[in-house]
Amino acid sequence: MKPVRTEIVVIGVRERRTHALLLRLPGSVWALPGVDVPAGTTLEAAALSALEEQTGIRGPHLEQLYTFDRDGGAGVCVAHLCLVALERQALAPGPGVVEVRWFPMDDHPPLAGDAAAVLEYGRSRVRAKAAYAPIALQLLPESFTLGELQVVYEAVLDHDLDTRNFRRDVLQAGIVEATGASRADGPGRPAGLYRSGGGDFQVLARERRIARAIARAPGSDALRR
Amino acid sequence: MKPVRTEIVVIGVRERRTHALLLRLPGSVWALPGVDVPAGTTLEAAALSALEEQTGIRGPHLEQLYTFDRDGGAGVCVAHLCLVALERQALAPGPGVVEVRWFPMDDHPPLAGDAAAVLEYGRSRVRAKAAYAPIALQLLPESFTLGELQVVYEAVLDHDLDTRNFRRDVLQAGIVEATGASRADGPGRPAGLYRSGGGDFQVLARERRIARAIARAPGSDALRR
DNA sequence: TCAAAAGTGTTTCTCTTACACCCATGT
DNA sequence: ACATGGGTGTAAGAGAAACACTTTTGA
Repeated sequence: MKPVRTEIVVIGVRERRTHALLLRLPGSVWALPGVDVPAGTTLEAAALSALEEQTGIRGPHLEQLYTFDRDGGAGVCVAHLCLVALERQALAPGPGVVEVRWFPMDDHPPLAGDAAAVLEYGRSRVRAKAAYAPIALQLLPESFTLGELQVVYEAVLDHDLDTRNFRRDVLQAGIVEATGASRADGPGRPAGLYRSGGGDFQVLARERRIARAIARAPGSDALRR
Repeated sequence: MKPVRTEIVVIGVRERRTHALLLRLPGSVWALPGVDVPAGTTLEAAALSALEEQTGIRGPHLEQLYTFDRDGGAGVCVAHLCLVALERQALAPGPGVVEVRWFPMDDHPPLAGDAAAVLEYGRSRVRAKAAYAPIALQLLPESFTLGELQVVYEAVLDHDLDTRNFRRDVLQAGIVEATGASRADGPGRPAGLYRSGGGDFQVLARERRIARAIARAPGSDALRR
């Protein structure tokens, strides 16, 4: 018998950079959202309810990341990954939570325990998944421009992509489809709006160019042991 | 507080097929090696010692696979993956273990609980890793022929590879290096022996052909949620 | 009229694939 | 001598990468 904890790495993109959601408890340094999992509760259920109570984020898709030993085997912590459309999330610090904030992934305050390692693991996973799963769609609201989609990829991969190649690829793959509407905010030609197209991402060999970007990206070794 | 268990999917290759190591306890059906992890013991340490005690396999490299809920959240089970050079492993059923045996991965007896799902998860992971990590080297003894290496890949990927392309790729990548020695067993020209070359596997884009084979392979969706 | 973002095709080159025969040994 | 596995190169096609200008709007 051991204490089983779960923590959640919540990732979003803002201003061309990936951000992580952190929270501060009274008298404590910054930490990841998380909770001890009671017996009789599943890991995912515990993670979802902790996330909602502590940060106000409801019903996202969670993916299990890794299970870490804590305190030399005294307990374990099951880390989860959660991708959200940052701009659309209203944050609501729960009872006992002093503050909830987004921090740029590589410019965050000191974290409690091994949380920094957990965070980095989450970032590596997102990068690796970008090659074969349409993760960027989880990081954007329901409708978005192709420019926004590209920015999300560039932030996640930390690598610039060629606009023409990118547009051709995502359209040919059927990853996105035009809604017909368009949006003008600020100067510049209004951009067409798109939504998830349900196209099979991995069918398109073209996206291997993103796999290459990943291979070149820093920190990609973490998942490749 | 919950019971934390660990189980190990041990995989090897024999006769051109992937095999898994299973064991039988008295009055029980076949199951994966595993143990309840005592407080104060790390997951990996518990898994390693259970593996040695129950099957006689010592000191292999373990990789964490996934953490499963057990009995609706009553406990958790942290699955590990272990790749071994099957032919070189002497099996020694530990105290209380009736039998330890290798079974072809897709022709195994009924298993206790969710072990079949855990096993399948392990197989998917091996396949996925084959694209970017030299896993085949773990599945072979220290020195081996290129023919043996190719057979291992074909078994793992469940897909035939072109001999000339395969040899060119692994040699160019520096994955293996010739020992200079050669080996003649049975009829046929003696094969040169190779050892791990420490070459950076992922540097070589060529190995994408294996990534494709994976994409075509059955069951590859499991890891792509 | 200018600044700012959106949108659009083609060419070159590299990588992938497919493919067939001779070599060295054991029986 | 024959059966068995080891070992070798090339050519054609597909995919990836690099590349610059026109369009439409707000200020």
